Amino acid sequence: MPTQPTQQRRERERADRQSLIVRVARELAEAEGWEAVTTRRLAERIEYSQPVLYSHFANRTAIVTAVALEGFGELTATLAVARRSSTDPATALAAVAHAYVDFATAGPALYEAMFTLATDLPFGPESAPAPLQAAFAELGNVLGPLAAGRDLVLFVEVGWAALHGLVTLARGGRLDLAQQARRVDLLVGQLLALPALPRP
Amino acid sequence: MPTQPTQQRRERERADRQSLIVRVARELAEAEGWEAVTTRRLAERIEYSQPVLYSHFANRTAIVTAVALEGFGELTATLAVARRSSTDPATALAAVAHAYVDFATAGPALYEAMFTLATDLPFGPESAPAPLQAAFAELGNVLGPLAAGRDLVLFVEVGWAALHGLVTLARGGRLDLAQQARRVDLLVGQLLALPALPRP
DNA sequence: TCGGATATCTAGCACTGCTAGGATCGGGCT
DNA sequence: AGCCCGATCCTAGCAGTGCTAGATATCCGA
Repeated sequence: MPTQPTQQRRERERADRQSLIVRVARELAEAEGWEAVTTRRLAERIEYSQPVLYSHFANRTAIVTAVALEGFGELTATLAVARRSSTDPATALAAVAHAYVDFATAGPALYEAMFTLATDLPFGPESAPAPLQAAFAELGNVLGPLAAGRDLVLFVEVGWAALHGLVTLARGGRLDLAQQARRVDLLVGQLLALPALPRP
Repeated sequence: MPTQPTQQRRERERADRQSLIVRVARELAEAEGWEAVTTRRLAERIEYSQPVLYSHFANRTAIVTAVALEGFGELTATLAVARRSSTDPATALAAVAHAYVDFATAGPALYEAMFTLATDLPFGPESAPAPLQAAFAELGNVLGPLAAGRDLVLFVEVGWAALHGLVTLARGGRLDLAQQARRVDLLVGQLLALPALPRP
């Protein structure tokens, strides 16, 4: 038997409302910080009552996670564009590194949702959701040609961590934002350098 | 006129109680996480009522900040010991890097207070409190001999950020802890390598 | 022993995430 | 056409949060 058209309409409206919740949560977080994204304020902005939120998401954290997942998709796309901006591996790395930091700076709340909050996302190489694995793979794509004998996974992780550290320290006011581009350049230079021979 | 002995005793008791608050807050955070450090639980453990906390600290954040300041002192001492473990700059750097990561892993809540929470601490090169500047200077001490023409401040900041990134990603489950030592070794190798010539 | 300052607690406010129970509304069947 | 049932939604409330005003107790010095 075919699905009823009214049921189709309801499901569509439901999906619309779900994405509305995610969009409003993200906007509110970007405007006033995640601590301002309370279930009451969120409910008010979507013009529904609080319990409606819980018919879409298990809890507040699940909403943050939904925003984070959106972010992983966008980050992957952004990094892919930067990587393809040059065929020279070194130049491509520089472009990707700057793109990563710029992405985090442009949407601090989004980046926070992805990497600081939303700790319920599985991060293992097997269990992580696809958008997250894709973002990580994009870093591997640009660092792979430069690994030069180093363990690629570890190399990617260290490069990622360095970028992540620059981002988080800058966001908390620990680092002066004006110098951030120079730091990225310095980091890229270090990643391009051939590793010193391991000491015996 | 000399200060009254009873007044001296009271001030001493007050100071004792203040350090008791900080110690209990730290223990509770390390045992159950910072979100479990509520003013009620804290008051209960020190066997006083809630308002007593506010006669010592302006708000909850100030308590976190006090714990963080303790941490900066301890981190500085830990890094100094590691740095003096070898006269070879490269070996000293490796020792300091591992000491940094081990410090964060041993006391995750303490590290979190220092670098993730407690955002009310001024971090500028002038305004930052002394223990914080000392910790930063310790990194400069070990990286200075290796700067080799690079901007020392930027070099230190990038090295610090890389370590900080490894720590925070590992704490959130983003990185496998078992490989952390190898990542630190890889990072140290990259920091020791001479930088590639800047592209024209 | 008493007065007064000092120290402390009780009770409460406005807010948080989350949920149980009742009201309301609309579609499908007789 | 009329009814009924199921889905949808909201009101009201719970336990907990950071923080504070006002009342209470305590202790010291005269």
